[in-house]
Amino acid sequence: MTGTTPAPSSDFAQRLLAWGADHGRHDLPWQRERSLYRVWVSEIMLQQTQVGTVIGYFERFMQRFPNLPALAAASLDDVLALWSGLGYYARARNLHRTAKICLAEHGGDLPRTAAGLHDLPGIGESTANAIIAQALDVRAPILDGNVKRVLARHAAIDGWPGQAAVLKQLWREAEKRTPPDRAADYTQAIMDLGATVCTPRRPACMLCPVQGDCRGRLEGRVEQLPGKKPRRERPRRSSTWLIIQDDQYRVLLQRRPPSGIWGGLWCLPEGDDSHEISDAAVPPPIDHEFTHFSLHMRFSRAMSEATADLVADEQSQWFHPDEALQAGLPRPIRRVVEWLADTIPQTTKD
DNA sequence: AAATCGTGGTG
DNA sequence: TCACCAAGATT
Repeated sequence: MTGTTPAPSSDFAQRLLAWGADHGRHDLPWQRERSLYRVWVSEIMLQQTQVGTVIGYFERFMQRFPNLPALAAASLDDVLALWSGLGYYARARNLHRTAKICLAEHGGDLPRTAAGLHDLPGIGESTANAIIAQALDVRAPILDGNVKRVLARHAAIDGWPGQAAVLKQLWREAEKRTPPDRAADYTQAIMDLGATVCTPRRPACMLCPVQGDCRGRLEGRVEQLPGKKPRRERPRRSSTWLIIQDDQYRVLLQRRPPSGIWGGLWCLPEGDDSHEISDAAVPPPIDHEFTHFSLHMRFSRAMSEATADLVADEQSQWFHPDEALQAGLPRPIRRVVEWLADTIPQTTKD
């Protein structure tokens, strides 16, 4: 073979498959008892989320919603409760919508084709392909963050994958290299390689089964690939959140609108300092970091009489702190409610 | 095309 | 501490 001839894509796949058999992950919860339903839920949970974070959520979700009809029959509140803390809550809303659609239009089953899956809320091209590859062992290229990194390095593709032209090249590589058989094993192997060897920083190239013809490595710029997203500075915002409790220490929570940040979750009402009329203790402020902004959260006490408009809101509800902890709360609000639960006087707790 | 949408791990 | 980023989709 000459130095300018690229290795056959089948060889790339064969080396990954061999590596994956020895070093890949084979005992993840969604790899056991593989069904379309379980693989779908896992793929949605894993979007922009690391494996270690997902495992516990996945197990609890499957316990509560063991199949698609069970999920479709649930309330959105119940689904969000199990998603609470996992983030990107549109995923949970779309999961629920999709379950209902499948029950109404597909006899309670997920479609068994990539196109059919892609039509459903929350399932993009890569996720649709990942589902049929993993659950049905059907050949379908994927392009998640791990694969983008592996391919951008191995093929030395410059530029940030957020750019359409770069993404197109990566898809072409993904398509070209995906082998005709062993779709599930190959998909798992290339993701595992990206997660454990071809890592964003300090990749372990010496352990890599495709290091020999990795163009990024041969050109000495593995860590420069793929190109980084242009960085913008994160705005800092601050807001005040009202703690309104009744004489039983129940706290008033409001369901947030169905879209936007923390959509559909239960939150403290947002207020301002004008509502502050009680000198009861408040929890310490929380600095919460989102991807695109930082939020400084202050808390103040308000009496229900002074906030009749909030109490009367249809989207408002009183919760005992222990009940609230079972609901769909954003992470920082959960911390506040835990603080409230801990500050209830002993005499009222039995 | 560029913004939006969470949270936790990591160096 | 802080930037980066993870089994991305949607608008």
